[in-house]
Amino acid sequence: MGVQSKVALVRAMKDLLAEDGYLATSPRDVLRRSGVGHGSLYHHFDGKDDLAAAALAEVATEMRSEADALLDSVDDPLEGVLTWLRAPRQSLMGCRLGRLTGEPILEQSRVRDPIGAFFEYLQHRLAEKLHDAVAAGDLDRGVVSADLAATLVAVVQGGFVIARATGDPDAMNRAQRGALALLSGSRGGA
Amino acid sequence: MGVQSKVALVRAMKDLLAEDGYLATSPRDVLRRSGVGHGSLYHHFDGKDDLAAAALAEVATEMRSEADALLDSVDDPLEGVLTWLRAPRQSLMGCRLGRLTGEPILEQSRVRDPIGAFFEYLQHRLAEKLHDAVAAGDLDRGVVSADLAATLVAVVQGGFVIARATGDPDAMNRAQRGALALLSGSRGGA
DNA sequence: GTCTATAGTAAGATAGAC
DNA sequence: GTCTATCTTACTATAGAC
Repeated sequence: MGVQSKVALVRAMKDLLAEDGYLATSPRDVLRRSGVGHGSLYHHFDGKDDLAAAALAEVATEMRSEADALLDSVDDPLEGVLTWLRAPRQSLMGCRLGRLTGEPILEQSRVRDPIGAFFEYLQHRLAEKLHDAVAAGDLDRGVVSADLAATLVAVVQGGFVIARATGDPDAMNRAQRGALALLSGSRGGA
Repeated sequence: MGVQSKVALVRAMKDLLAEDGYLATSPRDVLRRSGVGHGSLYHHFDGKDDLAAAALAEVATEMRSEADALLDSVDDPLEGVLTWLRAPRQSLMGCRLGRLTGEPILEQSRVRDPIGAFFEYLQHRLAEKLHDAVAAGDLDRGVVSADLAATLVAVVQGGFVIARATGDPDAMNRAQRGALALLSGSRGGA
C-alpha cells in the first residue's frame, strides 16, 4: 500500500479532531476510522500527538488558503475583509482550530504551533487589508489595524463559542451582522 | 464532617474544570485535590458528570453576578456595557464556561445547560442595556441590540480563544480595544 | 510496512465493611 | 457518610512475527 496508510491516518485524524477534539480521540478511533492496522500508526508516527500535529498542520494550511481566497476575492481591501467576515460558517461544528484551544494539550507546543501560527497569520492578513483600507480612505484614519483585526477574528471565534454553548447556530450570524454594522460606522470619514 | 465533603468535591471540581477542562479531569484528580475519599463522591453524586454539572451551575451563578456587577456599576446603560467590555480578563486561562464548549461532553445536555443558560443570559442583559442606550440617544437608532450583544460577547470569547491559541495575553486587549473603537463610531448620531 | 498479541496504566464506577 | 478493595473497560504504546 506504499504511503497510503500514512495519508489515511492523517485524514482520519483530521476528521476526528474536527468532530471530537484531541483528548476525546483515541488511537483506536483513528485506526477504526482509517481502516489501518495498529502497527502502521506507530511505524509512521511517534504516537498520537505526533499524528495530531501532522493532521493539524494540514488543517492549518487549508484554513489559510480558505481565508486567503476570501480576502483576495476582491481587489478592494475593505471589501475583502467584509467578504471574509460575511462568509457562512458551520457554527455548531466549531472552528477546526479554535475549538481545540480549550484543551490542556495546547500547553504542549508540538500541537499548538500550527494553531497559533494560523491565528497569527490570519490577524496579520486582516491587519494588512485594514491598513490598506485606511490608506485608501475607506476607513477612518483613527483605526488601529492590528486592534481591529484581532476584534474581527475574535467575533468569528466567539461566534463559534456562543453557537455551541447555546446550541443556536444563528448566534454566529448575529455576531457577524453586529460587527458589519459597527464597521459601517467607521467608514469613509477620511 | 457533615456536608463538608460535598462542598469540597464541588470546589475541587470547579478548580479542575477551570484548569484542565472536563475530559482531562478524572474522578481521581478531584479526589486527590479535595482530600475526600473515593466513596464520598459516589455517595453525594451520581458520578463525574453529575458532579461537573453541579460545579458548573455554581460557576455560572458566579459569572452572572460578576457580569451584573459590571453592567450595573453605572447608571448610564452604554457606560455599563463599556465597563463590562473593558474589564480585564485572564485571557490565557480562558473563560471558565466558554472554554468547555469545544469538548464533546457539551452534547450531553446535563452539563451544557448551565453553560448555555449563562450565555443566553449575558446576551440578554447586554441587549437590554444597548436597547436603552439607543433609546437614550447614545447609540445610532439603526443599532440592532441583539446583534450587537452577540458581537460583544463574541469579541470577549474570541479574545480568549486567540490569546490561548497564540499564547499572547495581549490578544484579548487588542480585541477589546478594537471593539471599543468601533463602538465609538456608532455613538450619538441619534 | 503491516499485522496480531500483549503490556502497563488510568478511567470510571461498584461492593461492602465500618 | 466514609473508607478500602475491587471490577471492567479503555487508553496508549511496545514486541515481534510476517
